[in-house]
Amino acid sequence: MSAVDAVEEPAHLSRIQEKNRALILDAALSEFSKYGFQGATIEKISKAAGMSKSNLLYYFSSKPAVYQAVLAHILDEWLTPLRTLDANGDPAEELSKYIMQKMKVSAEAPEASRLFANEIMQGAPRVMSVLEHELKPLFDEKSQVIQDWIDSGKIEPVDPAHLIFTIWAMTQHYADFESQISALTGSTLGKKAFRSDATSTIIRMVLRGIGLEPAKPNPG
Amino acid sequence: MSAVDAVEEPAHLSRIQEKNRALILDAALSEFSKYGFQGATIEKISKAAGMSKSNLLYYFSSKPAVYQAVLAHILDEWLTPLRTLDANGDPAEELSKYIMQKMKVSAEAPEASRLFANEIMQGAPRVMSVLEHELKPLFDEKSQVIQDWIDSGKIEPVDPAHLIFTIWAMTQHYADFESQISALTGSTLGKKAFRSDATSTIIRMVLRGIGLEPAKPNPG
DNA sequence: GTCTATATGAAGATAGAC
DNA sequence: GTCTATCTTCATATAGAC
Repeated sequence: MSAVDAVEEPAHLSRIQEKNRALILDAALSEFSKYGFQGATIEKISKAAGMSKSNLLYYFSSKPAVYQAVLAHILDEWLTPLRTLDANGDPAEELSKYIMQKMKVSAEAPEASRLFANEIMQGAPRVMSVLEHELKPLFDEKSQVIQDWIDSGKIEPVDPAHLIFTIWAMTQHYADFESQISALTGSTLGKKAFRSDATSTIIRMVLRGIGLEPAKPNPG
Repeated sequence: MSAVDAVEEPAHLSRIQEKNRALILDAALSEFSKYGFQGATIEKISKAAGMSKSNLLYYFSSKPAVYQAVLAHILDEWLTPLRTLDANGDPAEELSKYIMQKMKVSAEAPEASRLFANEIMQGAPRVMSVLEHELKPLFDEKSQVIQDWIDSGKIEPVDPAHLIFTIWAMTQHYADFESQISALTGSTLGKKAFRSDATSTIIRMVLRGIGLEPAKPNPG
C-alpha cells in the first residue's frame, strides 16, 4: 500500500491515460522540485506535459492532488536505500553500499531529492505524517543496527543519528545543490568521474569516522 | 560594497524607517526561506511585519526589491566563515574552527541557510552572478589552500572541492532539514548538547578523512 | 478526452486621501 | 508614513460544447 494515502488512482487505465498521467507526474515533479508547492503552477505543469490546463485537471482534480500523486510516486525510491542496510552484514560493506545507493539515486533522480528538500524546508506540512509514521520507525530501526555494531565492537562509538544525518547530508547535497556545484566546478553527478570521486570521498570520511578503513577498489 | 547590486537603500533613514525596513527584512527572510521567491507573498510578509501591503510597498518598490534586499543583507554572513580559513594555520585547527563557525551560523540563522538552499535548488536564477563572481573566486582560493596542505604533506590527498562540499553539506543540513531532524530526534541545533554532538561528529569525520586525529576537547 | 469560455479569488502594484 | 480603494494580472477550478 502506498505510504501517502488518499491519492486518486483509478484501477483501470487506458494506454493514453497511463501515458498522460505519467507525463503530468513527470512535469509536476520538475516544477514542484524547483518552486515548491505554492510556487509551482498547474499552468506551467500542463504546458511542460504538453497539454492544456483543463486537460490536466481532467486527470487530477486539483493542484494538491497532483502534488500528493507525485509524492506517492517517488516515496518508495526515497526510502528504499536505507531499508536495505543489513544488520548482519559487514559494517564497512553495508555502509559503503548504502552510500553508493544514495549517490546513485541522487544522480538519477535529483529532482525527487529536491522535492523532498523543498517540502522539508517548508516544515514538511504535507509529509510530516510520513516522517513520523514511516521514516521514524525505519530511522530508529537502523539507528539500533548501528548501535549494535558499536556494542559488539565492530565500529567505534558514534551517535547513530548523527552518522545517518551526515550521510544523508553529503549524498543529498550533490543533488540538491547541483546548480551551485556546477557553477563552481563545471561538473555534476551526471559525470561518471565526478560521481566516483564524490562517492569515494564520502565513504572514506564515513568509514574512518567510525574507525574503519575503506577498501581500495573504486566505487560505482 | 554590497555583493548584490542595485539594491535600493537610501542614505538617510529615520528611526521609524530603520525599524520598519528591519521588520520587513526579517519577515521577508522567514517567508522567502520557507516558500521561495514565487511561493512567498508580499501580503503575508507585510502581515508578519505588522503592517499593510501598501505600507510595505512604500519601503520597497516591488517583490524582487524586497528579495534582493534580503539577499544582500545575509550574504556577508554566508560567506564570512570560509573567508577566515587561514592558509598559514594548522589544518586540523583551521578546519575545526571553520566547521564550528558554520554550525554556529546554521544554529543562529537557519532561515538564511534555507533561503540560499531554496534559491540554489531553483537553479540559482537570482544569485548565479554572486556564485560566479564572489563565491567561485573564494572557493578556488580555499581549494588551493587545501591543495597546498596536501602538497606540503600536512594532510592526506583528497579532492579539495569534495572536502569543501561535504563540509557545506553536513553543516547546512542541520539548518535546512531542521524539521525532519526534529521529527526524528526531537532535537535541533538550538539544543546545546545536540549541536555539540553534531559538531564533534562532523569534525571527526572530516579530520580523519584527511588523516588527522581530532582534539579531545569538546567544540562549541 | 480535449477544447474554449468563464467564474472566482489571490496577488502585485498604483493612486490619492489623510 | 499610512491608509483605503482600485487596477491588472495571474492562477485555480468549473461548465459545457465538441
